[in-house]
Amino acid sequence: MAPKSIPDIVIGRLPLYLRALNFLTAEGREITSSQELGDRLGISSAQIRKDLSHFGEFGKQGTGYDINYLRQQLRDILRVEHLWDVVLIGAGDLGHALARYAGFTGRGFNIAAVFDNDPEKIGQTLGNQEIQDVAKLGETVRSQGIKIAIIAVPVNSAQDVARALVDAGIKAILNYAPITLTVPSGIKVQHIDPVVHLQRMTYYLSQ
Amino acid sequence: MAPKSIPDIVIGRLPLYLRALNFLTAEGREITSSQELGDRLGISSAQIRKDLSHFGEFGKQGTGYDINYLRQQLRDILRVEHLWDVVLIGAGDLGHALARYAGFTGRGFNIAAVFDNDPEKIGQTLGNQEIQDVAKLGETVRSQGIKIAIIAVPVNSAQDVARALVDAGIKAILNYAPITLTVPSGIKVQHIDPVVHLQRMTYYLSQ
DNA sequence: TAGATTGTTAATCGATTAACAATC
DNA sequence: TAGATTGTTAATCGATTAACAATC
Repeated sequence: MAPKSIPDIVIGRLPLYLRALNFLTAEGREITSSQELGDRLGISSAQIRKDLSHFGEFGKQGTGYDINYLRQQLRDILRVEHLWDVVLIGAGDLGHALARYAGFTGRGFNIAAVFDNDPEKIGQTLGNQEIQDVAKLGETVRSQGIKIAIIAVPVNSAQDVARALVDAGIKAILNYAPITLTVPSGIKVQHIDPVVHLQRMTYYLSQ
Repeated sequence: MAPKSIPDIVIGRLPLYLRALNFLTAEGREITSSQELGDRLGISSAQIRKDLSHFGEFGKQGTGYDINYLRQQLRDILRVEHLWDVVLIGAGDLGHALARYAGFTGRGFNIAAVFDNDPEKIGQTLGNQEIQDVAKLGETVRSQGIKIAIIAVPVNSAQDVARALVDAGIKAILNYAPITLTVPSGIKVQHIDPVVHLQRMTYYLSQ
């Protein structure tokens, strides 16, 4: 049998499972069930069991899942057991918020460098990084072997930045600019656009 | 025939179509095709035509779509033809970035009020709003008939804020706190958690 | 043991795609 | 007209769910 590839949509849910397990741990819980996880996430228990079954058997019949063990397994599967270095491009308001966000480290990511093209900003300190000239982006990414980038620049330069990132060897981009980026196949992109999310809800609002 | 309900997944793509059309307009274009839109978005042309066909016939055989007309139609469908007032809860780094973000207005949304629970922040100006005491949240939401909220508070108070919002009559929540919110059925929620998005990509990274 | 919950199968459900008649 | 592209149908593909044997 060929090694069946896992559907993207399954991978997409694993971080939610992991996040929920972190919560349960914070609440002092040690055991959970697919039913409980599903209730918390608004997902059927069957789907959770099916998703997990792509990767192995992590539970015990009659008991459920050991939370710490399943967390560990999910971190392994998602490769967030060690910290990934991430470059952040754009030191505007959003870049500020991201650079200072305390929630990355505990979940697998470290902002390793921050770039901007504004001479006023270059050299200033943001989070625990000195803002660098975006012209040095390729050099830094290459020399440190960084694979992940966050784009927080204005929409009109986002595609150019994406091109530069891919040239430098970046393999995954989290894009906050409100534009669908075009990248070569094999490069992963995730988009965050608050307006898109808001517009996905207004359709359902009666007034 | 019963009025067939439109799949959520179709609604979810419409804002992307609208955003791409805005781009084409900015480029001075007047006509496009499902093929061109699909190429830009990484979606098949058949899917775009199928999605649009749920709502009517917006194109012309042999020619394609009038960009302005289709934009207008999509704005109508998504109900973003007029501005929606939105309340923002949380005036931290992220709240700052959101309150000062210039990209809302042109796409259907207006930050109408900002709340925080920090006495130091209450009364200060953010964007073009004075930060209000979160205790007055319900009053403001009710008196202004606001239906949409953005949560940008720390994770440990997000669920409480969500409850207060729902009590006040909010029908749609964009949640930036890294937790799956539990809300009554009929309330729409969209989640944005950068770490979840990053973890959806690391699975595919070889190293 | 009795009760509970997993992992998995098969059935159902829904979404995407290919193809083409219609027509601009 | 000839060429192009829509809107739509039917086929394909994939994801979700229900159900239950296995078993802790």
